[in-house]
Amino acid sequence: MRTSQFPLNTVKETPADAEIISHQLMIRAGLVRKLAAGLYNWLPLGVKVLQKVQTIVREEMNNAGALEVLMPVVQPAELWQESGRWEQYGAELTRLNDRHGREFCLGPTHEEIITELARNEIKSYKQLPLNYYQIQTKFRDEIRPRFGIMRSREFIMKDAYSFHSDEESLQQTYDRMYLAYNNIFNRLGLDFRPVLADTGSIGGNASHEFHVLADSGEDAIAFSTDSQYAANVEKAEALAPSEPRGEASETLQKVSTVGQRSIEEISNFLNIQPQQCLKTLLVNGDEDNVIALVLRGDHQLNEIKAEKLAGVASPLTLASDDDIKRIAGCNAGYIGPIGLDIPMIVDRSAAQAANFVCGANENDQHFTGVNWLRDLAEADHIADIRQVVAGDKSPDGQGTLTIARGIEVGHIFQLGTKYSEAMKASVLNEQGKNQTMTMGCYGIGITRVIAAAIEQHHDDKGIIWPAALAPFQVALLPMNMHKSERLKAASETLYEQLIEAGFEVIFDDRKVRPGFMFSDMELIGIPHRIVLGDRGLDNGMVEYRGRTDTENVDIPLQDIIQHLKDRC
RNA sequence: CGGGGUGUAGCGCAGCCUGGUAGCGCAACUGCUUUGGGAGCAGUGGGUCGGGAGUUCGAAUCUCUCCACCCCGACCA
Repeated sequence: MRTSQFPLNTVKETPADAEIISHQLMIRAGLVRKLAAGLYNWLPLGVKVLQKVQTIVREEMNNAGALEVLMPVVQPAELWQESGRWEQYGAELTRLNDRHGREFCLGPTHEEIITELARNEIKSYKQLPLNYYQIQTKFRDEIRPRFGIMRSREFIMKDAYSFHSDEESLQQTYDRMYLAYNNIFNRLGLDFRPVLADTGSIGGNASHEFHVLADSGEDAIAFSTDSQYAANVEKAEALAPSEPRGEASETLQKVSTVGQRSIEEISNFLNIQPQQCLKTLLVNGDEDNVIALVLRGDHQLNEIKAEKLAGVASPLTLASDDDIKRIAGCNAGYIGPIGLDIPMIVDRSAAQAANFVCGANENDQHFTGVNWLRDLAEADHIADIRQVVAGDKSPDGQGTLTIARGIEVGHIFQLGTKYSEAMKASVLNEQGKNQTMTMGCYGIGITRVIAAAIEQHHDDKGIIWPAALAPFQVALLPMNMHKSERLKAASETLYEQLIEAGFEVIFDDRKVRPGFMFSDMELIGIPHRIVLGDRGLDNGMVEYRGRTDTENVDIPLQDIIQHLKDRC
């Protein structure tokens, strides 16, 4: 492609409404343009990247035995009524009527449609298993679309649905999809983790989310240094400390801590580590009472874990200041477990603490050298209520946990019979009896993958495409070609040769200054750059520079194609 | 939906408080010069100041109202 025929539409200034780096770069590099909230036009350069992703996904899905289908975006209400989701789904499901007043919706997903298709097309167990997939536009009227392509209302998704006569077959396909997803994200050149996911209300046996690791990710993920264990931080279990509790060597003392309220202030004031403190949080119980939660000073409460415990109100809410004063006799900041006469849930780590510091239930007073059993009753309700932190033991007993942020780009799920039962999708089994099919579903956010890739691969100059995603592999930049016939001839020849050799080349034949070309090509993230200049041609040389290189390398003109082949 | 904020040229912004000729930078277009890291000079075009209503002799500016968009919370690929 020539830039004279393939406009790059780059912009120098960062758009004001783009918050995260991928959104800014996708607009600056001319991949997308916003049409309305959560709706984007894809420009030619963006479409090239989209197609790269789609091609890889298609190849791996086909390799895994899945069959491509294509289902409508507009879906009849009847099917959603059959599955019960017409009522369940809220405003996120966009509903509309046709000219006859019949009800339809814009598909946020396609379980209903595929189940309808399968129950008509699949009659016998002999046809199973079967795995259908499509690459199709979805529409979800998100409460708050944000982060550009990352969470838009309209987006492109690869969704697959498998049908089986038994659980074993489902597990086989699930495992195959798990592998295919690993292949896909590996080929895309992304640093990712398959993460154990909650099967939630839909049920089923297993579910994994695939997360691309990036600091801007919306989810925090804990994974083991030594094993395959990985889970959303919200779900990751914090094990009890393995080492025994320390000796009660210090004596109990009440100390004045005027004005020192937070754990940070207390530990600075007393010159101790935060983990030597215990903090006591008062939360509302589920029957108009108040419950104390005790955690180590360096740990954070995991609200999701806490609100699942019996007695704790869900959703979790903190006790009011009035209740705190009435029950503890002091302000928040000086609450402690000693002498508190309400139900108390103690975190596993806090229960192992010895010689700790805690509030004295008296303003401006703390206890030091506190020990369970000696100074207050041994905790009778110990539970896991904290957020895991980096360095914790992995719940599977192997290695320690590392915490990273992730962007969910894929999700595989054993659905079971939720839809097939509601919609009566059955086959005849070997006994000639009707049998409900078991289902799995497998999604990849195609458009989100692109944003995630940019979040993970960029620098201050722009995008750094992984090889598989780059819209062009090679940028061919002649310096002031319009002034030199010799340079023009050499550039045109090399351009032809590169195409002949199978490279996707962007040939910058614009009459612009060199710096302009460099900046554009770096912004749009082309992995390999060849610069041709009169100076180099005198010696039969061209310059090569990879996108992340800091130095140019002179390469003889006749060797450049081989040089590129070695690097691609 | 709750809370906060912004709408002025394609993009980024000033002007608004204190009403009186609509501005700056970038981009675009023309010409000349320049040409190895987003050039310089000169010139040109481009605006119902988000929409509507009101106050006023006069509204980008004050008032009311509607709309759009962005940010923080509950959802998800």
